[in-house]
Amino acid sequence: MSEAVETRRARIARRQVDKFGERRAELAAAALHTLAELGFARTSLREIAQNSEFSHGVLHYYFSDKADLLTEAVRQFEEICVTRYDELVAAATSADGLRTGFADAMAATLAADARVHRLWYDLRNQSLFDDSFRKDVLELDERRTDMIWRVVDRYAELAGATVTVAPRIAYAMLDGIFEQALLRHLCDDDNAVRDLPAVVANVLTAIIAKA
Amino acid sequence: MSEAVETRRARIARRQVDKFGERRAELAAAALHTLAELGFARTSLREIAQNSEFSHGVLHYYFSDKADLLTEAVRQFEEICVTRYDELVAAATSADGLRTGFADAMAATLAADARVHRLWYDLRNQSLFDDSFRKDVLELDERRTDMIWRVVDRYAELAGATVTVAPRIAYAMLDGIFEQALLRHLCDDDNAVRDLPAVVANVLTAIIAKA
Amino acid sequence: MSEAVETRRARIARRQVDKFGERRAELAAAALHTLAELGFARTSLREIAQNSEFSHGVLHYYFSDKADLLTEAVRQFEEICVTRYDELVAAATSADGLRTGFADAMAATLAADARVHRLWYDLRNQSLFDDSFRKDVLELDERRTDMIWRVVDRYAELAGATVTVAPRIAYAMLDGIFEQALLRHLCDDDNAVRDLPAVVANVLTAIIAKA
Amino acid sequence: MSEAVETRRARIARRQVDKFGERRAELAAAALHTLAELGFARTSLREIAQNSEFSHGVLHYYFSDKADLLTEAVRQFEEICVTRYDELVAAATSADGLRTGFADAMAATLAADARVHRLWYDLRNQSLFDDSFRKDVLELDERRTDMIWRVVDRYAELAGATVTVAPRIAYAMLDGIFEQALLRHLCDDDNAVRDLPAVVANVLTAIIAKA
DNA sequence: CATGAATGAGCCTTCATTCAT
DNA sequence: CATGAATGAAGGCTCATTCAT
Repeated sequence: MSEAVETRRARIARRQVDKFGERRAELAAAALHTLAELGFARTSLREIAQNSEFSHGVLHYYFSDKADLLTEAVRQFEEICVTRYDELVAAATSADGLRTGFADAMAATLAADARVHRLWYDLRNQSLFDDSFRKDVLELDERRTDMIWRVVDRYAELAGATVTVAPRIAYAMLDGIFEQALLRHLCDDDNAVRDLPAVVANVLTAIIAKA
Repeated sequence: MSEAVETRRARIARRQVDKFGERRAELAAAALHTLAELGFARTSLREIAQNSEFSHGVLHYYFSDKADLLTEAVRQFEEICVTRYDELVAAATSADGLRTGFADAMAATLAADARVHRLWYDLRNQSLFDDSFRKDVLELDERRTDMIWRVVDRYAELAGATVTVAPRIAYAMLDGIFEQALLRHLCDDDNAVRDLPAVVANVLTAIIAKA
Repeated sequence: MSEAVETRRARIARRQVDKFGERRAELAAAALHTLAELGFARTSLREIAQNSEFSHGVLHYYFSDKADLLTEAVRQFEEICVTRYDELVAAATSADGLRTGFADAMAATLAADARVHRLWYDLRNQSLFDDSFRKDVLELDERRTDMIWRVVDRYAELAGATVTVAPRIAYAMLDGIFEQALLRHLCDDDNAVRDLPAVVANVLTAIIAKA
Repeated sequence: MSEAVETRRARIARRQVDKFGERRAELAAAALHTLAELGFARTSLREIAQNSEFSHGVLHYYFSDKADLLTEAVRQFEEICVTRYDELVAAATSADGLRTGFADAMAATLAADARVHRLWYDLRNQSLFDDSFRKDVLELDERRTDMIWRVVDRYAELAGATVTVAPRIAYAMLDGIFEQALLRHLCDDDNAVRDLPAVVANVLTAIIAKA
């Protein structure tokens, strides 16, 4: 087999993979809305297909099963989320500014993306009962932890202080805060979004100490 | 119709109601185990019935639907949980003692009751998607908030300090911590139970300030 | 619990079991025709249900799965078959008479029950590929072996001779003969039924030897 | 149009046909393994394609349907099988030698080719339910009959005896024996292979008679 | 009251087949 | 010729729910 052929085959194979991945992403994106609306358990693949321009057969063609689709959908959403605050961190010039910016951003995504956020919690909840989800959930949780830590760590630095809790603790606390706010927001409690900034600021203040 | 008869009827009716309630409690208790094992979505009424000494027909008689049963089951469990730390609070004589006792108790129930705790989170997760669970979840969350506050508030008092966060924040933070620990514990991470006391103590310390 | 109650419960339980078994038998009998017409692989439970007076749900209620239904159906048919020749054996007064009677009876069932016989071979064929069928197939094959041996053994006795092959060999040979005849009969070869008696008689003669 | 062109076209056409046939053979050979492993009903064209170096689209190009492929695959295998014992017959110098050689060869192929043998029985079983297989099955069975007859006939000749059963009967009997042995062998019964030689010898002895 | 037989909608998944590239 | 993306019918199975006993 000549080198030229080898190369050509490899190029085709790569392109295939890309196309496959693109289609997966496309389908996952299409599935995201339906999943976020009904939750994993109540959403059928047929329903997802009907809300998209594809047949339900194609979902099975691109995903090994329903769980695979859910994971991919959430992963895709989180892919964007976990860098959500990075610009804030990069642009921050004062502790107060970062704290406020971060707190406001959290409230903003709570208001804007509530339905998709609950899908993440749905996935994590599945993992409490089903082994097969755990690997992905743990991985995503780690990335979320890092995301939060980048904020908290920089915040302390700007404040000339140190964080008094470990990254995982900081994440767990803020995640707990967000989850509660999400619940209240979905229960049509308008205070949820309004109060969140102050609460988050409160937490940030509580977990640093002047050096 | 004589008064005596009226009274007797009422007595019977009351007894009936009591019996009805007792039966519900009995069935909910029997369901708890199966629900905790499989989660709400994966548990069928048949499965619950098979793991109990009842027929599945009777479940439909005493509960309007699956959701009704789940709520009753978790409510029953929480009835115990929401007072879990009260004795600790009553017996505490020092801040350090309460902090350690509370942290250890949390780790203990994490290890002992993991499967039922995840059922609570499952219920709360359901409520993110399903209206019908929300009222109960909100109520339970409030009682859990109170429970946590009794600990935190007393801890600060013993330490001659004040809590720097509101009750709901304290609860949300500690619940976030516990949820993470539960996930890791269910993932067979032995560190989850071992590390929890220190983490909880860390959080408690972080949210009080000397007066 | 009083003895009376115990007894009553046991009686009810037994009656339940009987009713359950009866329904299974009823459903298996109803399924037999459809299965015999299309074969295991091509027959869907829905189709079976449609050809009966039941819903397809009830099939799942009484049978753990499709294989269970097939096995039960065949087993029920064979239950009758394996005694098919016993009256002949009991009534036989001469070797020639038994031989002729047996050979004719085989041809008769070939003509009358061809479609159901092929279902037995279908089941046995499944067992070549699927473990889960093997236990039942082996058991049924053993009973068929015994059935044949009762004939062959008695035939030799009446002829004042001994059988020169073991029971299993006698069965395997005659089964091979029958299977071939069945194939030809189903291929609309009229000779199949007509020739079978002579062939069977031929085989019987070949496997005994004067003492 | 010149003769030369005509000829050239014909040559190309012939070559095409050959290539077509070759390709079919190649694909059938690749399919054989998967079919033998899973059986006709459980094997999908996708599975066959995945276990080969071909796409599943090409299977549809070269075969009209699954049945066509199965028949081609088994026919290919049988091409070898139907002459399996011919060398034995040609080389045989004594009745005992041929009998032993044949019996041993049968046991050997039972042990070595069990999975492909069951595919043959699977095909024959299909033909009990499906017309479309019958022509091929009948033809193959005839060739198998001839193959067995060449052995049996020669064996009788060497023994100075005559066969007491017709060719078809001899084949049906030995095939029944082999089918039973195959079942037991696939059930992990080690005796199946070990006992077969004696059984086959037994049968051969039983169906000849000194002239 | 309690049972469990029966229903049938709905789910996930498989697969032969078609067809644009 | 060959590929593999896409389709959609069909299948086995689950399950909440109904209802006669």
